Amino acid sequence: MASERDEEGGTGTLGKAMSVLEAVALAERPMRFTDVLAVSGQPRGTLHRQLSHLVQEGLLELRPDHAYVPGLRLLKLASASWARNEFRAVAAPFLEALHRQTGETVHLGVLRGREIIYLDKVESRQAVRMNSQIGNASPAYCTGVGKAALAALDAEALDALLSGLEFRRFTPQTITSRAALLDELARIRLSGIAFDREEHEPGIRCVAAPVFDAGRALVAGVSVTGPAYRVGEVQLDDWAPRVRHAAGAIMAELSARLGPQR
Amino acid sequence: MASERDEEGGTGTLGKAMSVLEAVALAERPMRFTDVLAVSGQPRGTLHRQLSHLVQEGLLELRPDHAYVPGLRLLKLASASWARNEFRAVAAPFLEALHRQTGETVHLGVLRGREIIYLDKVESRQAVRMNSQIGNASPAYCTGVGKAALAALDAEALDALLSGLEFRRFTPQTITSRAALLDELARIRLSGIAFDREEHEPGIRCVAAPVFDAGRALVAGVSVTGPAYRVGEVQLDDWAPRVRHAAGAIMAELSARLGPQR
DNA sequence: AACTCAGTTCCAAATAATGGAATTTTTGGA
DNA sequence: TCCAAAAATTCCATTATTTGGAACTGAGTT
Repeated sequence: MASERDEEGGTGTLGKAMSVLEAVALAERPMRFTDVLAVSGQPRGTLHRQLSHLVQEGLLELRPDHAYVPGLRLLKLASASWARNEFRAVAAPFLEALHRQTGETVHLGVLRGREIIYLDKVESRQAVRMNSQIGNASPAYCTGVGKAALAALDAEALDALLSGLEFRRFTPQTITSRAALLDELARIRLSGIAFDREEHEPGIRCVAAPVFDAGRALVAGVSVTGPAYRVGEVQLDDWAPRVRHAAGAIMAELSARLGPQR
Repeated sequence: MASERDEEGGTGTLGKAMSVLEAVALAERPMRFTDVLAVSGQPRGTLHRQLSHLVQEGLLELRPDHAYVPGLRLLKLASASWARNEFRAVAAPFLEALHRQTGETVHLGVLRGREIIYLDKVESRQAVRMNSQIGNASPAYCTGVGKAALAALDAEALDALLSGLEFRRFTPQTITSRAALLDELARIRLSGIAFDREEHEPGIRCVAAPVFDAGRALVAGVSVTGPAYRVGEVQLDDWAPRVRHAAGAIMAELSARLGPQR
């Protein structure tokens, strides 16, 4: 039994709570009770209690005007998550080197499901702040790091991810078919380099290379990104070897630092 | 009834899950099952299921060597929490102005219970990265922003916070008695300025001013911080009016931007 | 081979979550 | 200011999930 019931948001009570939390936290604007009710599809009473619990736990905040906004406890947890991420720590010096070599923005992103989550970013100008990009998620199929990461997956895992994937067209260049994506991934596997020529955001180009570690079940990517007016084909080709080299160096350091054994 | 039962980690299943999550996420080093068992005080079976759920939800990650580490979903949630925080957004330009005026590190922290949670930080040198400080929590009674925030509380709220508060001595200058803290808060209320002369970390001094908004139930503080060798009494006194001014400007902007009404 | 310790699975009993409907509060229009 | 409609909150018998002691597995040791 229960063949088609369990799909997402499934871990008993916790799963439901998290799915409500995410709905509220990732919404563009503050949501009131009824807004949440509409997207959550849960009965009034149930949802109300779930929200109350989330508020009591400090994961959400209930403003005086009845709007639910993300709570501060999330920040506390995330700073730990970021500061203690070993992969990020290992990669950091290589990202900085890559930034010095290119002068453009460098990203580190890991694959999580069909999304890329940005773990780190090195950028020149701009005041020092938690970058809004860090922690952000983008679809894997239309970003440089995303495609690089997908190319590092084995056939089985890739197939699982791709089944049922819906392609959304972000720009005229976005890849919107499974066949085209598979072609692109084959090309990336051969060259070890993924390009993003304004496929996700108009005016933004990037070069990326895969970083993976089977032993740690880690699939990620590094990239150098810049505005199209500054970054032409020549520039992309010039950066490609440097990005590939950085990716290789990170992988080498990973196995050296975190043990070639276990 | 239920007089001494409910205290912390109390919101049914969610509360227990969060308390386990926090124990793992805020630990210094990765914890294995038995380590968590020791601190959580829960039965084996129960804890095992809770951890499994947290892993399934992506809040924790279970490494191949059986160590639990914070998961990536936390980052995703936190970036939303940070990016969408209206108070932070309103204060940001004033923090930057304060940084330009002083050349030293500027903090914005809000009071949550007995702790100060740092919401933002502006700092000069140092590569651009999510600052480890953001999202960090420190005890309120021994930090500049913390004392400033406490001074903005009314007698009743302050009393509730102080009852049962344990003073930990971080440095020889740390305030370690309720009476001394109340004296200090009275002084802060008069002058509108809180100093931290190496009370929390040796070699670190700071000037802070309270930022609060009764309508929004917001109690916070802004500060300028620097190393003792560069920051003497003269410097502190010189910055004090600027910090107080920035705090005032933030409060004014708050009521202007987010509505003088509700 | 026997032992130990860490991790995992099992299942009847206990507990917390559910959800439909009633109640209270807020909103905004007359 | 008052009233009606909408939104938010509370209630509680039913139902589903969590609980936790104990038994099991398996890797590493003596």
